[in-house]
Amino acid sequence: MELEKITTQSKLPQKRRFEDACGLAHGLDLVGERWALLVIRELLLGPRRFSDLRAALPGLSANVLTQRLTELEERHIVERLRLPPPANVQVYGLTPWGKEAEELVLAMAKWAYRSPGHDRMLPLNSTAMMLSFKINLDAQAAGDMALRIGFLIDGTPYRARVEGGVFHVETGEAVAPDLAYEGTARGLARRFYGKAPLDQLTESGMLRAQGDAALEQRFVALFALPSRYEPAERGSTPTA
Amino acid sequence: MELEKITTQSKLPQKRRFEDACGLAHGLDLVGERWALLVIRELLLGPRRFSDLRAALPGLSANVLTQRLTELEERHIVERLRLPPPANVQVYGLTPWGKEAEELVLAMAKWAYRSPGHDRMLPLNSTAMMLSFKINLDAQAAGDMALRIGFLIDGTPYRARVEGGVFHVETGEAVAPDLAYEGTARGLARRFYGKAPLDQLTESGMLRAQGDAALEQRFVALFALPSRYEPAERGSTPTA
DNA sequence: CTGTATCCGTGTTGATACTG
DNA sequence: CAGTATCAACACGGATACAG
Repeated sequence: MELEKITTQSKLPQKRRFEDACGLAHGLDLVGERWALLVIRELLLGPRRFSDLRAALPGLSANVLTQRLTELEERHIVERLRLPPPANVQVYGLTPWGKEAEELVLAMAKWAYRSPGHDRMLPLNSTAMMLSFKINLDAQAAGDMALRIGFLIDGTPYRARVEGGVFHVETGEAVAPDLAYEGTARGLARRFYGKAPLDQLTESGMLRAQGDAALEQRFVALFALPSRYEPAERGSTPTA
Repeated sequence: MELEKITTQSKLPQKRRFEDACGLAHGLDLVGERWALLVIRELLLGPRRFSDLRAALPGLSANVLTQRLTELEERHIVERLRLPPPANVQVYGLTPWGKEAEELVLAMAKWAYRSPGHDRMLPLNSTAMMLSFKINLDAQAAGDMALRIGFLIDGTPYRARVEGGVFHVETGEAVAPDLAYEGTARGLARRFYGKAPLDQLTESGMLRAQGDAALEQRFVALFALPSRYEPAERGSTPTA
């Protein structure tokens, strides 16, 4: 016997939601879909084009990206912008509130860095690397140090500064920086988190730097990955 | 007999991962699955039993809960504990590192509270309500106020304190609290975020309070929901 | 060149029923 | 109470075709 399509549904397919006033549940309704937070991450440092996003997120297919961008736009997290001529291209950027998601993104990344299962030597893209500086700057060590840094990573320019123990960064050319780096995200990771000597990285073509060498060393010393969580041995000794 | 079980699967189905050293991507590998963060939220205030979790998260089915708990345990976020006799039941709790996910959970909730689409009057469970106090306490207003508060919400006891501009809370009975509340999560929401008069809520059976009435009022005044983000008008909105 | 829509194989998620 | 088994529905990712 055939069953007829029961269309009790009102109209919209009514996306699956957590029906809950809890902020967390609503947050998951907003950005809980696969890839959503990674798309937001890619936009945190400045607007990007569709194809930039695809290139930055291999594994994310075009149709899914379209869907995520549409959803994020409907939710007022992302907005579609058209750059004025002569560029005249469409880009996606974060709304002011969308930018506030940075805290959330950094909090998750910071937490996950301590995961026992985190493989720190996987490939990394330039946005992820730049954001990692925000997380891993040692504010104590930075003290009142203030400097401007330019980066050209995998072809993308970033201007950054350290000020008041905080690392700021956005896409764009730096003007008269104190230090300038050029190379790959992986090269940066080796330098800042692996503490590899700069000349070794330069030899292998991964990273070049301009500026005072002593300053560069002091700058590198400001960053360190958080310690990893060591799970206790499971000895069936639970605390009451 | 119809079709035989084809077991072509090699061994581990190799869970879909974001192959990326980015902390965020790894975080999403850890807790990006649907319901994972909500399970963690439910454990933030203390260990819970399987059936407590099911009751707290209507809509989450048993098999999915089992799967999430197993994954979270493998990832050293959750641990399975057996309470000593006479209780002698199994409970799930967060590991020390798992507890550190609180920052992430609160960051997401805090951000989402400002969503234009957030319906603040949806049902709320007691954990979500208690955590909201952490987010929405006005540290300025609290100043150096210090007090202990007991709650009995939908049958679950919580002990809380305000100290140094921070709200602390965990499951358990409070000893000699300055204030004590008893009622529903919704009643608390009405009192603290809707600023409904206490006696009105008491009449309707949603919330009772014990302690100095003036103190209670001062306490309530410490909390407020963040302002909502107002999207700018779009000149030409393609999709309404 | 920059996206967008559609089809399709596959894996993930969710609801019900059931077992220790 | 604490989960497993089964199956249906959906989301994802890839390919491809299409529109501005």
